[in-house]
Amino acid sequence: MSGDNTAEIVLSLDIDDPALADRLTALLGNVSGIRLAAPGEQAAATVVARDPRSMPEDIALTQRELDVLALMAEGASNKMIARQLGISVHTVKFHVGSLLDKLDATGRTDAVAHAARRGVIEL
Amino acid sequence: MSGDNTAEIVLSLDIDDPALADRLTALLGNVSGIRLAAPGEQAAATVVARDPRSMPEDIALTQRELDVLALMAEGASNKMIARQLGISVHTVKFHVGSLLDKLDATGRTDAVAHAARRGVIEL
DNA sequence: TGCGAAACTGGCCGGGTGGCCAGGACCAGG
DNA sequence: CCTGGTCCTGGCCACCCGGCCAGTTTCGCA
Repeated sequence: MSGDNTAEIVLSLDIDDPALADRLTALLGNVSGIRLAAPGEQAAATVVARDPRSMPEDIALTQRELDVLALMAEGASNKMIARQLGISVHTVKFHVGSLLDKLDATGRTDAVAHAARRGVIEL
Repeated sequence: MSGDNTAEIVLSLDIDDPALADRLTALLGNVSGIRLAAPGEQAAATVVARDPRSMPEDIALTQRELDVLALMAEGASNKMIARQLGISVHTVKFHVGSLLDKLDATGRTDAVAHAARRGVIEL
């Protein structure tokens, strides 16, 4: 190990809500063993809280659409997706079409990006 | 406000390193005003620390490749990228080809996914 | 019992994509 | 001076993609 195991753990904050950020700063600042990171300092861990108001609701995707979406995110072609799921290429295109609709995407790349942004899939 | 401002802040942990997770659990568990989330419980904030060993180094992309990559992530076609950057479609395909190489991707969708995973771009 | 939603399949086709070939211009370093 | 890297362009071509048309089955719900 390179670090003394009694060393302080450096934490950085990444909080949208200013009030919550203040409270956490005050609370964590007094904990021995923990130190808040200076601006730009490399931290061992980060406390994050994204504003929940910015994701109104998740989109209603069918199970099959989620299957197709997951494989799309892996870079699979329609043919590969078809083989993987044991269905025809036409059916894959059908589901991809629905996905493009529901995600307002202009193509599969855009669809994956939108889905990732909305937390529908994890990259 | 809907919450009492003296209420405990619920924190969840998402730490790769088991040793660090243990230390944080011990330290944060004794802080009044903060409570650690039960498994599956909705938390006000999350403490994250991704394993740094899993990202050895970032990939060397040229400026032009980054330009193309950013537009790809927006779902732009080669033609749209060409117009946007004021270059020919052939040149765009050239850069896309380099991107596929450097990111070990099999297609533009895969390239965007890989780039996002490695933090090269932000979705 | 009918009716819609979801899943699945087919054909067709214009345009997009990616791989291959070839070339030229510019600039820093050996 | 010559080599190598980056950026740029062109043509060619097989394949893929997405949108359009059409149809089937199965399921739950009214």
